[in-house]
Amino acid sequence: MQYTLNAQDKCSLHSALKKKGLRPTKQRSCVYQVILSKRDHPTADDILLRVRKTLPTISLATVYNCLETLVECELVRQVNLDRSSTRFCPNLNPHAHFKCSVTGKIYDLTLDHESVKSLQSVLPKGFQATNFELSFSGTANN
Amino acid sequence: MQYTLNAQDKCSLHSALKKKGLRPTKQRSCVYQVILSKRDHPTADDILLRVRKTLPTISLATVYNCLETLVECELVRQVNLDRSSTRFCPNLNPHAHFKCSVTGKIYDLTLDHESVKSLQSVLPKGFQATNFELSFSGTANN
DNA sequence: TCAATAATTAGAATAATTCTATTTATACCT
DNA sequence: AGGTATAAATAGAATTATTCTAATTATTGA
Repeated sequence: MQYTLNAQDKCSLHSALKKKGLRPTKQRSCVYQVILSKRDHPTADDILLRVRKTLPTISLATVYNCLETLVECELVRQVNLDRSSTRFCPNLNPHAHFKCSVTGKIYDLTLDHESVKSLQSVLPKGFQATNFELSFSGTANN
Repeated sequence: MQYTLNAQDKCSLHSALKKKGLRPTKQRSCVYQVILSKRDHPTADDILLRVRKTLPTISLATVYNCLETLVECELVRQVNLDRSSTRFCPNLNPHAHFKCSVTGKIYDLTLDHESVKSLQSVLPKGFQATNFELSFSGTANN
């Protein structure tokens, strides 16, 4: 498998970078492509291994830098479940996470408009949320 | 301020420990007392400093051990917001957390029965949650 | 009181992430 | 295209949070 962005993804990456005055680089493209192509919530280390198939000399620091940039550009979201390594996710729609304690697998749970509204309703007067994270752990028998 | 448990808290600590076949120690008491007396979601390091006012020679490893025990006994809950140090919280009722991005202050947001139910409703068939974490970040103008 | 075992301790080890200083790449100007 | 300013990538050191290890101390139950 080669990690090359398709035209559309390339375009959204470049325009998001430009909006922030940042430069497109092959490292950023490749990290983005890796995250898009296997939506399994990889850690920075996972991503390093996958990116190295295309860019064998990329360093872990660069992977961290690229990830930070992609998060800043709102192309990728950071997911912190328990204390383990930060994971990354290209799903930009409102969603929760579910971690199966048996398999370790992480699922995205789509949140419809209703659910998002009822989440917001737990905020008391005067609390303005710019972000939320909802995660579950338990067993998923699929 | 002296960190001494009142009779009731001491009793619940001792019975919770006994249930798990664990021994009561002054370190465990003191760590528990510290968490109960200032409900501000301290980190292990914060707790170390406070406990040392009463037990000046306690080590950080012991604080971690005690915290692990208290969490196991379900007397204290562990809170992971973003990537920073784990925080500890004696509020055992279902609640969410809100971190003010201006002041850094963390608030407990009580979840009524309705809210908990609507949270659970995002789980698809076959997903059984044993735990959830809901956290917000933004601004709280109190 | 004594032996068995659990808990505490100091310090080393580990894991994840960030920082630093140097090298390389990109973009802008001509 | 060519040269320069600046951003990004790199290797490796440093940092932070946490866990592990081996030795000492405390608690429990006979």
